[in-house]
Amino acid sequence: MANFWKPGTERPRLVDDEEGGVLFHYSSSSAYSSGFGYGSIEKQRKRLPIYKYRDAILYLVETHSTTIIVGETGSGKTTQIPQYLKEAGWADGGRVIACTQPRRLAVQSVASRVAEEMGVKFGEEVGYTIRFEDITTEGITRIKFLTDGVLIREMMDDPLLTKYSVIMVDEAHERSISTDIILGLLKKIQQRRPDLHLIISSATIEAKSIAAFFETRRRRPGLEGEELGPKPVPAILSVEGRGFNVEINYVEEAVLDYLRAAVSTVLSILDQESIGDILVFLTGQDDIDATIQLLNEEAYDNGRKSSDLLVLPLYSGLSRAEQDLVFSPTPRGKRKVVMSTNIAETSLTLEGIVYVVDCGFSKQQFYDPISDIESLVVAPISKASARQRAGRAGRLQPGKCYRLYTEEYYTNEMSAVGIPEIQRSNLVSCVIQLKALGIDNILGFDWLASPSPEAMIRALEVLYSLGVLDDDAKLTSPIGFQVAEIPLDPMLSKMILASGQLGCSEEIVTIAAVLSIQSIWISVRGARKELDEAKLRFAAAEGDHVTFLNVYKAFLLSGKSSKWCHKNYVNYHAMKKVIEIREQLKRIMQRLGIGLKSCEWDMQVVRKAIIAGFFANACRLEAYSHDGKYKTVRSSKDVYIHPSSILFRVNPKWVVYHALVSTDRQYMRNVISIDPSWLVEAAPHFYISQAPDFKLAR
DNA sequence: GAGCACTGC
Repeated sequence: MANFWKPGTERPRLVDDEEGGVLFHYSSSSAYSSGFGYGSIEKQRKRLPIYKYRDAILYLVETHSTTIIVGETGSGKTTQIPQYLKEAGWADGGRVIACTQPRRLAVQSVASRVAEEMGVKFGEEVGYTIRFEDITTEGITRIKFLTDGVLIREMMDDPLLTKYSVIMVDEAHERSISTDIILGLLKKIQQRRPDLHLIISSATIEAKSIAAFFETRRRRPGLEGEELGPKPVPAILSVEGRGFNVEINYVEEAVLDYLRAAVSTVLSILDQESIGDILVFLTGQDDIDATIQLLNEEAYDNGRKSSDLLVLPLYSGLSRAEQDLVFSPTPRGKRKVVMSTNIAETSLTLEGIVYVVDCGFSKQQFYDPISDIESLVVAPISKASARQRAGRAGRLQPGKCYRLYTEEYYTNEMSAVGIPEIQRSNLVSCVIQLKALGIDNILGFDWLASPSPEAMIRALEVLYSLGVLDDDAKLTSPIGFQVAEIPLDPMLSKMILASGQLGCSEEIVTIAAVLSIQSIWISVRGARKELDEAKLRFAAAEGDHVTFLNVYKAFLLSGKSSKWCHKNYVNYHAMKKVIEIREQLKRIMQRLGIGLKSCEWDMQVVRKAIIAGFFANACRLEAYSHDGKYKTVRSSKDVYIHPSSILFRVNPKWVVYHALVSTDRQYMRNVISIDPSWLVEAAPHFYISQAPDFKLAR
């Protein structure tokens, strides 16, 4: 059993004052009893009257172009601030207050809470916009919640966001690509619109760097000493959260096997503490399955009846019903132990968790622009993540967090924040969005964190080869603008454009919708064989893309039946999403003048349309290969067909893949067989310039 | 013979 000790409690620390900035610290402790909004403001620098929280935020928004608000979960910032702004008249005269969130679910729940608190009808004064759902009323809605991605799309039509008076960007510390793009663009917009006020909500740890980013130090026009407009130096307001205290425990010595350490920690919590559910953070499905098995064995060996424990896995690959199990109340006499991936860190909130066990790792995506490979690797989490995980224990009552790493490691070695997503990703979508927004000099864009030049150059190359950018790296017309308009990966968008000309857009739009979601299959751990058999019922010789068409067709024939899905190992929720995306794409295609036409199962044109977007992903089977080894045409890398593919072990001579997944090998996911002559037909420029010695087997 | 998590007119 790992030994733990308590070095004291972990409290949020105050951010240091930025030079020339204003920093308030608001303690909401007295607000617990008297309802939210009354407390004391501790003035750090300038002498100012004591404000209530409401007045403080309004004062700062009034006097500063940018206000950074630091507050933990439960501080009420997300729901209260928009209401304060509304009361103070920021939504008068047809103006709108916008609040972004990085997740759809958060947008919906925050919006409904605010509408309820204000006692207004949802969708009128208070509304939200997320993909597929616009619950707002033009001219009526004054407070609008939206996802960061939707705000970027809105900027494409209205680059200065003229209808908004205040924009609040929530969860900025999570540093999603969309949030980073938005922050860069908002800084630019501020120069043109001094009347636009920003509120950026962040975890303490990121507040300083975000404030520094927005600090322009630009001298305002006007006479000496004359105050014109709000101060360009950001203010930082710190609000204490209402979460309960979480006692942090560290292991005394580094653990070698965090799965075993997790199991023994869980067992000792069960022994020492009589009530409260336990949440264990692990890296992935494999870890979770192994740990659950280990825990059940050890618990049995310790004389604990298996009926005492309710051990549940939690990860995104589970079906909705399986995920819902963790939300059901723990039966009397049982102890609930949830083994989860990062999904429980931000996306799902479990009430009733009193103990958190944190292994200190998570799976993270990294992108290597040189090899153009995205890979998922187990990597140490950041301090910010560790605090977020610990916070999951203190939602209902004081809790405890057991960290399976030493305090020395946490203090001295763990990095403060994670690497922003933009520095770990393929930038193709990001670059085309910026181009569509009129940002031509991508390398010179004012980033909160710059992506690597290699990644940007790679993205520009890909877009150029797709015919989306011209020699001057400007969007081509009409292709470039059309691709930017379609909310998909540019390769998928290009495929859709080609399908219009090839007369198979009905089929291709279905394929595009399926490829843009995770998976249409249910992953049942013990039923691999059954899933494979189910897949075979829809198998198409051409490959996975055509197989998807078969599934979609059969799903429609079943009357979009959930029962049919269940019987065929098809994920019903995924299929409903496919239909939604398909409908959205059809609307956009109509607007772009792409006719909807079916090729009546002529799968040759379908494959040609796919190649129009994915010609760069062509691979050839190695001659005399015994293990199904392929070489990519572009860079002669060794790749294999993924075992989930319908063409696994079929190994056609030439294939085009949708994406590579990198584990011990490079696997091609979603593969179709092709005739190599189609490659040159679809992209002569690419194959001539990229591989002059490329010989076709005609 | 294998899958962190989100997201988008």
